[in-house]
Amino acid sequence: MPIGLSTKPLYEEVADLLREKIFTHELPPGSWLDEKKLTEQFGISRTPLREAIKVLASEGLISMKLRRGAYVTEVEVDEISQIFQIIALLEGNACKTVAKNASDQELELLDSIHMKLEKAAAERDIDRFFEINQEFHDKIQEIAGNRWMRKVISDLRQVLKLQRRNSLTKLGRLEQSLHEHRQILAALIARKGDLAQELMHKHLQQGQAAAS
Amino acid sequence: MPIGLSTKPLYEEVADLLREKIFTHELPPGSWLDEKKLTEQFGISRTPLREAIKVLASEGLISMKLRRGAYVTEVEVDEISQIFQIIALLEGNACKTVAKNASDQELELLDSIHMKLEKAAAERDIDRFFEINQEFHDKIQEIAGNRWMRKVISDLRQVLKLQRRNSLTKLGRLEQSLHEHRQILAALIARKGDLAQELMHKHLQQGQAAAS
DNA sequence: ATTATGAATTATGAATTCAAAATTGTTTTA
DNA sequence: TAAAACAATTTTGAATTCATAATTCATAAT
Repeated sequence: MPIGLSTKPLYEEVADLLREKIFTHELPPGSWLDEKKLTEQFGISRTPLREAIKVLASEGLISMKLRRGAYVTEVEVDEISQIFQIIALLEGNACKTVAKNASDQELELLDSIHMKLEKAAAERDIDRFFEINQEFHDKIQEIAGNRWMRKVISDLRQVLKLQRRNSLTKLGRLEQSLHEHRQILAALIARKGDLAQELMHKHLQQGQAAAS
Repeated sequence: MPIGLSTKPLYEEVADLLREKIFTHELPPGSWLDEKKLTEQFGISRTPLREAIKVLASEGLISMKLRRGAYVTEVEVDEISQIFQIIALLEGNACKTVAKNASDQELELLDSIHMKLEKAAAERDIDRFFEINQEFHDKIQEIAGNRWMRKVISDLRQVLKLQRRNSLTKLGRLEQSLHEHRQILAALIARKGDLAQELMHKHLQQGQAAAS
């Protein structure tokens, strides 16, 4: 890649790094961010770091106390379910839109993603299942075509990732999740918008703390 | 006020000032932010200004181009309706929650707010109508009690404010809006959750570009 | 006359410096 | 010994400085 071309501003790179540290719990919820330590780790100055911190704060991943600094947000258990409620509403609605407006090609694409999901499940490849699962949901959003809805959902999903409770690793839930996806896809292909909406809504309400 | 106590960080003050300039169209959509000019206007350095800019960018009010600077986001017409769609979904859902869970006192509070709204309408006080209208919607959110939903809605409402098309000033729409509020309130008091949800949803879908 | 090239200027991105508040550690006193 | 007061240190908030990319303007060439 030609240097200096299409490169991201430093504060965005730093924001990405910070998110990673937060999601891996290298920076666990509640922990304070040591600016000096972080600048040394990243090999940068405090300016882009502080800009990145403000961005994450606005996303809700980080909280700030005046003259005290920034710490990783601690999400209450009931807030998790509140967030799931929002996502369930929005993704449910997206499903309705997809059932109504998607082209046949787009539905086929969803189908192909789902097949990959089946494959990952059959191989008990949890990480890949997670990945494809995400891709399936993303694609629905993309087809639905509401740019702002996508942003809202992706921001909220980020916050969910603060709490690592990957109960999808329980095999039972994985099978269940897969089954629900199958039903959703079937409803979409059958162009049954209301059903697809309801199924997706239930899928996500069910998946509380399952990140699926 | 005791100086140095309970004071906001500078970048937040600046963010507020910027939002104001944006909503009043002193900084119209598409216009570039001149950092030097703004720091001189505000009497501050570039550091807190740039932090504020990043926050607004993360909220969607501002867009940034690498090495080119920041400009006020231009929202497409179809994006406006997409945003309304999201708000309609969420506020509709909030109504359902309120109908189910609100205390009688809370419903009375809503009723009292609505009476103020009727009064403002009778007096043809458009500004006040806007204000109370906002209060009514806010209170429903507050009672529904989903902290993250409130943040999502308030962020999206901000973006809507980028386009000043106060079609509520058309008296017809104001009366219509008031009528819809009446119905919503009645449904809430009657604890008819599904009806309240549907009415609020329609109210907001109708109010496209009416900011009501 | 219009376009292209290159120097000068300006604006952005990032590091550094400075000021002040908060924390820590020590000493003093009850 | 425990608590309070004070100094030293650390850390945050904000201004300034520095480096470099983008823009502007002038000049030259076709």
